[in-house]
Amino acid sequence: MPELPEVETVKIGLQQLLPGRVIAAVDHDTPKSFPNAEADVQQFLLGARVVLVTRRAKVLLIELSSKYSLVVHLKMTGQLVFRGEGERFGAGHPNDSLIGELPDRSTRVTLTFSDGSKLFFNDQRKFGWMRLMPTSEVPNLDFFKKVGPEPLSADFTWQDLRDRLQRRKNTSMKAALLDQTVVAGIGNIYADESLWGAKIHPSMLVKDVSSTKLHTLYDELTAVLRLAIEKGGSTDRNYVSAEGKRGSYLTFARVFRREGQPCPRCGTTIIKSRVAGRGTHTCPVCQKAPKKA
DNA sequence: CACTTGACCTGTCCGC
DNA sequence: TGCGGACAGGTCAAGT
Repeated sequence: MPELPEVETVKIGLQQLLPGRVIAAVDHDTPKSFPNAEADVQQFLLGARVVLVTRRAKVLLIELSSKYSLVVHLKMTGQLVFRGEGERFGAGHPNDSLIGELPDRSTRVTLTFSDGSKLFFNDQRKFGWMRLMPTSEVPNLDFFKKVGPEPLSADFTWQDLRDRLQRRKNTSMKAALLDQTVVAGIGNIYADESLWGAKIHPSMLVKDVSSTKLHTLYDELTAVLRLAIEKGGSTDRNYVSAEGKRGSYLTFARVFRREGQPCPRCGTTIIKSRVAGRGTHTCPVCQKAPKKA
C-alpha cells in the first residue's frame, strides 16, 4: 500500500503526536504482525518513552528511551492511527477521519500510552509487521544494508539516478524503479506517474533509455514525490495518515487509476496493462512502447 | 549472476 | 444472490 509519500505523511503525524508519551500496555494478535519475544516486550517496550519518529525508505522507526526501536513496515494495507483518550470519532467527523471505531477487525497491535491515548496498527492483509529491536541494530537489517538512497535527499542527483538505474540495464524501467536497492521508496503509483511525466514507456529496457530522458525522469520523480507529500499521499482504499485522514494525491494523478480517461497532455485514452507483474498505466501516444523482441 | 515469478493474506469487484 | 477468479499500492524466496 503505502509508498514513500504515504509513509512520510504518517511519520510527520506520529512525530507530532508520539514523542514524550510512555508505553503502558501492548495487545497484539498474530505473531506475524508482532514477532517479538515477550521478555523483550517486558524489558524494553513497556515503560519506555517515545523519543523520535523517523522514516527510511518505506519503513517507519519509532525510537524509544530504552535504546530499542519499533520498526514498522506497512506493506500493502497497513495503517498506524493515533487516538487521544476518549476520541472515538469516525467518518464524517470534522477531522475528516476515514475510519471509525478502533480497534476494528484489522487491528493487529494496540499500544496504550500512560495518558490513555492509543496507537493502532491495522493491517487487513497481514503482510506488514511491527518489530522491536535495539536501535543500534536497525542499520544491520538486510533490507537497510541493501536499500538505495532517498530520492528526495539533498545530495541525490540525476546522475545518481542514472547510474543506479543502469545497474539494472537489461530489465524494464518499471522493474528498475520498483527495485528498492536502486532507489528507496518508489512503488507502483509513483513509478507510473513519473514515467508518464518523462514520456518513458514502462517496458523500455533501461539500457535503451537516453541520459536526457533519465534526467527528465529525475525531475518528474522528485516533483511527483514532493507533490504527493504535500497532498498527504494517495488514498485508494486503505491508506490513512496517523490522524486517520485520507491523502488526496490521486486527485492530481495523471495516469494512475485513470484507464479509460484522456491523457492530460494529448487527450489519448489512458490504458492499463501489465509490466513487471504489476498493473501499469500509460498513455499509448506519449509513451512509445518498445518494439517486441 | 541477473532477472522473473510465485507466495504471503484478506477483501472486493466483475462476469457468469 | 451466489460463486469462481482476478486483482490490490510490497517484499522475499525460489525458480530459470
